[in-house]
Amino acid sequence: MRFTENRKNVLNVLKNAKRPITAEEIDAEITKELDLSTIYRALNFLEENQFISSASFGKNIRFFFCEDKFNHFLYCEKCSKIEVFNDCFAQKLKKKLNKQYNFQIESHILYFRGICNACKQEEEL
Amino acid sequence: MRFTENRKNVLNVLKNAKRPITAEEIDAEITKELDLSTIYRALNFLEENQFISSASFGKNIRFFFCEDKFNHFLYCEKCSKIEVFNDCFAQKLKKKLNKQYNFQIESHILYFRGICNACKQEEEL
DNA sequence: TAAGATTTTGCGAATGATTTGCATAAGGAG
DNA sequence: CTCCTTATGCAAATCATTCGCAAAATCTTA
Repeated sequence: MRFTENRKNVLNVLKNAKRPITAEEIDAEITKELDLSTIYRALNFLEENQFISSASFGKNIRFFFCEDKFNHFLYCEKCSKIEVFNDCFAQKLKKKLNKQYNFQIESHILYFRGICNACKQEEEL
Repeated sequence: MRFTENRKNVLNVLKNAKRPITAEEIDAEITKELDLSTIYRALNFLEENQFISSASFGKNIRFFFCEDKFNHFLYCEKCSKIEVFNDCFAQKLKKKLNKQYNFQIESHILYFRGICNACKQEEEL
């Protein structure tokens, strides 16, 4: 298991991202031309080793992200963009669930689905 | 927009499911032989009209579910099974987010990732 | 209840994101 | 430097999901 330049680059892109992004967006961010398969392999590597996570909601758009940065999403159903917010109370619940279900919790995602401000305004025209 | 027999069947399977399930599991549940494309069309129909939702985490396994029943998951990374729990405090946060981000929230999912009890015991052998 | 219009279905083929096989290149150990 | 292991690029394969089209089902309204 080697932490190669490519893998570091992919991770850095995710660390610097302002919101969860797709594999292609990651590819576009990286200056050095990388094959998409290499990017996917890096992403799988990073996810297996718990550096990053991925998820998709409704539409089949898979978003990758660093969980320590973003685990609270506002996902717009219209434009498929993701906003991020910070408040969270899930930590409290975590301990309880650990005991109650005997489930070893690694991390969490709190995800709200709806229509974002921009799309709402567009609708009103 | 017709609420056909097929669509009702798909919805019923999801209403009766004990946890979020995949398109193929739905197919297997339905007695009448339905083409998978029909099932997917039904699922899309139901999702567009807000009867159901879908999401996937990490691995590309898309789970469908009735949001009013299941929106709190414990997802096992090893066996990819989903358990469901009930406690939630996200409702409180909802109003706050609605105002703060001017984001019209339709629903939410709170998702915990980790290792389930069964898999943990297996690991210990 | 028949005729026409509209929507849904099954089937097979297409799509698109992700994965894989394989030969080559790069990195680490001694 | 040499050997061994792991990572990469490329092209081809895979898999879930979608699409096009003709046939079937449903709804309208006369």
